[in-house]
Amino acid sequence: MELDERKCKILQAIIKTYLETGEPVGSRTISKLPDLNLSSATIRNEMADLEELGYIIQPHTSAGRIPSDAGYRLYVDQMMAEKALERNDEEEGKEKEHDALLAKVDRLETLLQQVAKVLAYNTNYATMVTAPNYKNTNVKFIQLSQVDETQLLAVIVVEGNVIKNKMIKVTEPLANDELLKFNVLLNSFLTGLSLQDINLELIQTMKQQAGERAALLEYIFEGVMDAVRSAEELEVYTSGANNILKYPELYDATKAGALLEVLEEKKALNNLMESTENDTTDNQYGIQVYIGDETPLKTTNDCSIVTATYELEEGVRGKIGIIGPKRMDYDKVVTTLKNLTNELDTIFKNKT
Amino acid sequence: MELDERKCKILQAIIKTYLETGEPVGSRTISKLPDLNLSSATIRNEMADLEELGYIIQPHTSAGRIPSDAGYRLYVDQMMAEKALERNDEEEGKEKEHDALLAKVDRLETLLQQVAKVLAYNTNYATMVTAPNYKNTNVKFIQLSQVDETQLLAVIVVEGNVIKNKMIKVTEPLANDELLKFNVLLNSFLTGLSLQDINLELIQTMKQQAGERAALLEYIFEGVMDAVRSAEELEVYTSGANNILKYPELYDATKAGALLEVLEEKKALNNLMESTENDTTDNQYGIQVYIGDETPLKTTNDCSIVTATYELEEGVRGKIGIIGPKRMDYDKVVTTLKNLTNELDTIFKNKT
DNA sequence: TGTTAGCACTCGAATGTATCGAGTGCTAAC
DNA sequence: GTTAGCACTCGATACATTCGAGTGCTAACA
Repeated sequence: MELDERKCKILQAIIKTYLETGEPVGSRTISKLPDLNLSSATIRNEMADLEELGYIIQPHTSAGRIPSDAGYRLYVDQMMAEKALERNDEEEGKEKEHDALLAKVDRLETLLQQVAKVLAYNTNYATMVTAPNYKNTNVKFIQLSQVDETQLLAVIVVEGNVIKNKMIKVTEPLANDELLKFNVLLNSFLTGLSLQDINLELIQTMKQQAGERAALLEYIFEGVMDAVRSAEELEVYTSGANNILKYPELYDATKAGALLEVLEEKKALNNLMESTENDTTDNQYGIQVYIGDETPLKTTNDCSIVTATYELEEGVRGKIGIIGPKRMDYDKVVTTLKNLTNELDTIFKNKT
Repeated sequence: MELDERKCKILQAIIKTYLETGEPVGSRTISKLPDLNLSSATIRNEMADLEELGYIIQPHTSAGRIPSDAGYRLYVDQMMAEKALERNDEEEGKEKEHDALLAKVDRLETLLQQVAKVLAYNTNYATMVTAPNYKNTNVKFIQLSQVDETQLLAVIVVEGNVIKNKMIKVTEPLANDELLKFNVLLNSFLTGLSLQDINLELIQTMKQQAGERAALLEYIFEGVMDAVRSAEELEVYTSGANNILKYPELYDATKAGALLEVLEEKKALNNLMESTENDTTDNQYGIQVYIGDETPLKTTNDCSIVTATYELEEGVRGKIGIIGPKRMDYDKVVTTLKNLTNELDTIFKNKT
């Protein structure tokens, strides 16, 4: 049995109404739609076929049908295909105000937090935004300075203008020229290098150059390395966790609880986001839709995740994701994500 | 009618069993307790009195009694008074493992996040930890350096070793001696001052000293001020939001949703924590218990908040708080909070 | 005077029963 | 191939009944 056009239309109608109502849809409901003029009996026959094909499910005899994961998949794929065609007429206007809202935030972290918030507000789902990951954290600049008698401050700027710093305790203040010497040494040896490039050999050579202060240099160097490593912990910003409770199908102590836990566990969440494919070739915004079991979540298969990729600068990317019930307004979510990544792009471009 | 000792004991028994079971307690349940040997009828009489006094409530006729806010209040006050007496025998052992867990975290933010997590895990309530607030953010040290052709980096260390930084865009690189001059200028004018101390007059004098580079100085100065102001946004770390769903009395779309929103709204949360009294005189850890309406939460009066104050260094304090249902294991919560603040104290003391 | 046994009463929770209706599958006619 | 018709299913709803925990009150008792 193949999926002819009429079946396809019916399936689409079923899914659409289910997305709206959240309740199983019966044959009569579909037959009354102005779209296709068929009696409920005919629809019933087609529905039986669609069920056999695995696109819809009957929760129990004498109930309507609800989409299966496969059904959702088909629906989303079709939607995405359509969107790819009508790419030209980007909607504006509605989201305009956020432009203003977002543009004036200048710290990246607050901006991203804000993005998560706006997205949650617009979609009524839970959202998460990962900070862009600077894969190759090349050191760009190092500055060592004496803050007071016993404390040095190491400031390291790495590729992408990420600033890291670390206080280093010393037993006695360094002489001015010594500080200068260390600064020169650190900069000349480390600038341009990334974490992986820094090896024992390099450290040895550096220590040689430091002469009798080799021990101190090593100590300071350790501090610097600490700082460079530190912000490896990638940030994730979440918002709208309360939205989860708005959907009856997730409103359940274990399901909702598990989701909340996921949203809280930043590290796992980051992995989750990273584990989504990073494919910007097939569609402009790298939008990916994961339905039910396709989701990297093991704890529940009752929700869907949609992610988009934004680009801070060439090659430096982060992700925006929303997580909600399988019965999600995919269309709206995808458009909103597109608009938002669009806005982010323009903001970032104007910045540089 | 006064509250004699017997009434008091009965009230205590009612509250205790209610805390355990979560269901209205009847007279028979109490009469069967080995503590006081009274028939259910007598208990009933006393209960009627207690209700009249406002300490307990009857959800409906022919149901047992549950504590009112006033009842909880009395219970907590008594418990706190008892605890104040037996302050000596600090329990150890059980929490020992966290000592290890917490001690090896060296960044303050991760430590506090960890604290929130441990507390949530131990108590099964939602938790929040505010970063210590450095009331007087005196500038301690300023360093301006040239990162590349068009970017300056301003690093400011304020009291309490909080480091703030900001990239400043310039059109052309500054000469070395010019940079030095700015550094000296900024340091000599601003060190020791706090945000409030910096006024227009000061800026004028500074500009005069800058001579023909006054415009540039002002521009840079703005950047520096930006950075100083920036981290005014105090951080709050939360954990265990999912625990909220574990209590039937809060398990309700609107109530739980509202709480989740509160936990997410860091800024409001911080105010909430700050608004709690800061009184370390009456008990060692500044533990405060807010029950129902006493809570600063306007959205719901179905929960209680317990906060404790920890001290990073003399005068630099933050708060640890837990939020849960009114039917909360106050005893356990208070002990856990005490232990935790204790641990924090020792950790901080060893650090300095 | 305080305590207790006894009893009628209340009312939510639990259980059982009947009904309703949306929806189905199937058959036969168009 | 489509549709009308019909018997059938089964969750949801409504309603009645029962059950029992718990109460308040009264009267007897120490």
